[in-house]
Amino acid sequence: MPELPEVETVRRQLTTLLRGRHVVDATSHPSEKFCSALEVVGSQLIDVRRRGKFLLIDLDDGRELIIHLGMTGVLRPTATGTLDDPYVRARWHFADGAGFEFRDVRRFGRIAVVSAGHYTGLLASLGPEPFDEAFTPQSLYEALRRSTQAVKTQLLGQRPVAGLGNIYADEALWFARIHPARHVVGRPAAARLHGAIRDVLRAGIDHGGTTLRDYQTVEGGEGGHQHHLACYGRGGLPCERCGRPLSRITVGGRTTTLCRSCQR
DNA sequence: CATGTCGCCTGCGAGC
DNA sequence: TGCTCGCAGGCGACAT
Repeated sequence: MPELPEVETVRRQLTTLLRGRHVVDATSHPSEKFCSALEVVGSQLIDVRRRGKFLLIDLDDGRELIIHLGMTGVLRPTATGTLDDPYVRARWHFADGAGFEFRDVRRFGRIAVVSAGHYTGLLASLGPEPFDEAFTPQSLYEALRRSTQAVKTQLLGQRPVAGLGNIYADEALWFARIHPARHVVGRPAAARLHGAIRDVLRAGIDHGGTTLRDYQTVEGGEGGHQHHLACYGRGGLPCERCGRPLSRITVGGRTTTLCRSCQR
């Protein structure tokens, strides 16, 4: 489940692979989620950027190719001479025969082409980038105060800050000692959460992302952050802070792990 | 506008 | 062994 650290890891590797390349041909799965891939034919790929969990690939003609990896999306160079992979949803070819492809078993991912900056939906209303100076303890405090939803639900909604998913939301709330179902977050707690969000995302990026099931890098490797998780997926195991077993609950319909003792 | 619910997808592991 | 079922879960569409 690619979240910001995974998408950022992919972005960095993809940049090397794509920058300056000309797309001369493309194929795609017939679903309208993926068929926009064909619109890139004839364009040059200038740069790969990221906003939240979205990859934004600048084209030379004033457009952008937007790719969301969804749950199981993988971007990788197209290997020559391999058997047909039924889960490849889009494939882009360069003039020299190389290319790259989007593999997405569960088809939760999405591909779009828009004129530069003309975003719609979630991408248009995303909260600040976590490492941008616009993301501050104060901005987080004010964003969380605007809604009465549980703090974790708000974080997953991408408005207080962009890029968190279930894994890093649980991690950040554990480090900040905030109960995920809490509805009111005061200034001190918001400041702790702000720091924790940056810390867990930074660690995730430094480890190349978290590979639990499907996530893999452009180079076909795994991330390393799964060996550093303090909370997510550790229900029943002892809390690294207090030693009591971590609990599993549901918040906003999402499986959530927390320490009932440390997180209030 | 804010919030809640549903549907999208498929592989995997538990249980019978 | 072979089957069913629940689960993983980000996000868009839609209803209230």
